[in-house]
Amino acid sequence: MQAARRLNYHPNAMAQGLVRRHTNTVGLLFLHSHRPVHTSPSFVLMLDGVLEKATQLRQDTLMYTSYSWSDGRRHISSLLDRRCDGLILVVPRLDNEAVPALREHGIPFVLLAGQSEDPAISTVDTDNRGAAGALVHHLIDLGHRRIAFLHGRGEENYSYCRDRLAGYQRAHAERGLACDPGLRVMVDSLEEQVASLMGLPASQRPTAVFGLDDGMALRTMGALQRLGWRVPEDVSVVGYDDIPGAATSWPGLTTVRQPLKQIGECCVEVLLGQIAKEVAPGQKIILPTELVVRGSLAPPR
Amino acid sequence: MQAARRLNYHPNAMAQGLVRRHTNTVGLLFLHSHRPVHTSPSFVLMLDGVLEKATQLRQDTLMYTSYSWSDGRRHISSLLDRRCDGLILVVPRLDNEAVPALREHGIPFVLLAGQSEDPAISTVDTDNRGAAGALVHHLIDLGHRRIAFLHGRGEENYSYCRDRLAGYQRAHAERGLACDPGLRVMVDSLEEQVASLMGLPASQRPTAVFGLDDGMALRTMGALQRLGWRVPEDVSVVGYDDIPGAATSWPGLTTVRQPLKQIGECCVEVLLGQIAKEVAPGQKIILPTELVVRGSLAPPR
DNA sequence: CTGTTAGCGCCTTCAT
DNA sequence: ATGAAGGCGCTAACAG
Repeated sequence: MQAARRLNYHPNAMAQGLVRRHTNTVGLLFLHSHRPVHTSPSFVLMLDGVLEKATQLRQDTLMYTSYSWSDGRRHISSLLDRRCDGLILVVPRLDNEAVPALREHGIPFVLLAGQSEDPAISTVDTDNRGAAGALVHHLIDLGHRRIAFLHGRGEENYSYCRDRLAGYQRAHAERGLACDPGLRVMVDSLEEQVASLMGLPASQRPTAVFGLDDGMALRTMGALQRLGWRVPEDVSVVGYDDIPGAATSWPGLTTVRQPLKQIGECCVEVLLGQIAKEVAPGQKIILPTELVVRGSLAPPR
Repeated sequence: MQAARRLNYHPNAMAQGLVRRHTNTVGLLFLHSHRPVHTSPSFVLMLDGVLEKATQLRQDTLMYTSYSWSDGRRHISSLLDRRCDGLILVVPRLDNEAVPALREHGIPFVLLAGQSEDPAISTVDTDNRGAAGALVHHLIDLGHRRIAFLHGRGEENYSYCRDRLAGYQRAHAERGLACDPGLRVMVDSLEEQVASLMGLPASQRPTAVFGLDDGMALRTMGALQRLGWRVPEDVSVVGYDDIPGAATSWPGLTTVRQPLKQIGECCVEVLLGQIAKEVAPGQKIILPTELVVRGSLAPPR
C-alpha cells in the first residue's frame, strides 16, 4: 500500500472490469428523434437525481446519445459492449428500438418517464393521464369550456404526450363536453399559431391554454403577452412539470408538480436492484404529483 | 462476419480498451462545491454541445461528479483509472484539486468556462470581464448610477463570478464612478434582500440590477414584481448567458449572449486534439459574446 | 499468510 | 490468405 502510494499507482478500471464482470457504471440513454430531450429544463432535475443517487451508491454514469446516428445498428451495438451494468432510458420514444435489443441480451434497464405494456419492463413515471385530467377538471370547475392543448411537433411519439392528451380528453368526456379538435395545436411556429387561436371569434376562442409542459406553457404566456393579451384576465395558462421558471415567471404558472429529481433517484435504485438481482424486472413505479395553483389561472371573463 | 451476426456477437469494450490503450470516451467532471452546476439552465446548453460534438466524433461521455464525496482521494483516483482518454472540467472552482492531479498524471484535460494562469492548461470560455464591463458601460450610458450586483453564495470561487465582478467594477472606475459596496449582494434569501435593497432611500436605491447570470436576474425580476415594482419603469434588470427563459420572460431580459452550445462543442474538439497530440495543451480559446437588449432595460426615471 | 498462476476478451504480431 | 500465440492489467483461486 505504501509502495502503491509512493509510485502513484491507480488501478486500471478496464482490467478490473474485465475480470470482475461488472463496472459499477450506469448508462444513460437518450433516444431523442428530433429535439434533444436533455435540452429541456425538466431534464436537468431528473439528471440531478440520477447523478446524486448514482454517486451516493458509488456508480459512474455513462451517457449514450442517438444524435444523428444514421446507423441504428452501430448505435444499439454500443449499448451491448458491457461498459455499464445496466441502462436508464431517458424519456424514450414509444417506438424506440433499444428496448427489444436490451431485452434480448438480458441487459437490465429501466424507463425513466416512459411507459411500456410489457409487464417485464420496469418504469418510473407519474400518472400523466390522471394528473392532466385533474388539472383540466379544475379548469372546467372554474368555468372554462374552451381549453386549447399545445404540444410540439414529434412529441406525440412519447408516452407523456399521449397520456396527458388522453387525460385532457377524458376530463372533457367525463363532464359531457365536446373536445374541439381545432383547439389541439401541434406547434411549429408558436407566435403565429397563438395569434391565430386568439384571432378566432369570441365564441370559439380559447379561454385557457394547457401547454404540454411548462416550457411550452411559459413560451405561450410570453407570446400572448407580446400580442397584448393579459394573463390570466384574458386567458389562463397552465403547464406540467413545475420547473423552476414556473414559479418565477410573471404571473406565476399554474402547473402539475412532478417530483423530477426523485424520478431520477428512483430509477437508479430500481436499476441497481435489478442488476443485483434483488428485485425482479417489471417494477411499475408511479410517483405522486401535486396541483400547484399560481397567478396564471383565473375564471374566464 | 456472418457468423458474428448470427451469434449476435458484440465486442466487449473493456477488453478492447485494455489492449488498444484508449477508450474513445471523454470524461465530464463536475467539481461543484455546494450547488450542483449541472442544475443551472445554461449547463444543459453546454452539455448539448458536448454531447452533439462527442457523438459526431464517435466518442462516449462519462460523467464524474464530486457530490458529497468526503474522500477527495478516492474521488481523484477514479479520474485516473483510464476509463476515458481525457477530461472536460465543467465550470471548475478556482481552487479545485483535480487540475494538479491530472497534470501530474499527464491526462489531457480542458477547462469548460474556467480560467487558469497556467499557460499549459487549455480553456474554452468567453471574455467575462470585458462583456460584463461593456454591459455596465451601456447601463451607465443610459443614465444609471446605482447598479446592484447580485450573486449567489459560494459563486465567488468561480472565475465567471470573479471576472464579471471585475468587469462591473472596472466599468465604474473607467467612468469615474464609485462602486457602492452596499450594492454588491451575496444572495441567501433573495426575496428579503431585494426588499431591503429597494427599501433604501431613493438616493441610495439601485436603479438597475445586474444578476450574475440569467437565473439570478430572472429570479430577481420576479421578486421585484411580486413586491410591486415595475420592470423596467422602476428598476432595470440585466443578466448574463441568454438562456431560453431570458427571451420568454415578461419583460424580456437584457443580457449578454454566450455561445453556450459552441463552448461545449469547442471543448470536445480541443480535448480530442490534445488526446491525438495534434494540438499542444495550453489553448486559451475565447468565444465571442453579444449584448442582447430586451424590455427589462430602460433609462432611470 | 505470502507468492504464484490462470485467464477475463480482445488485438497484433508472427508463423504457416 | 488463414491460424496460433502472447500479452494488455488485473483478480481470484490455489499452492506453498
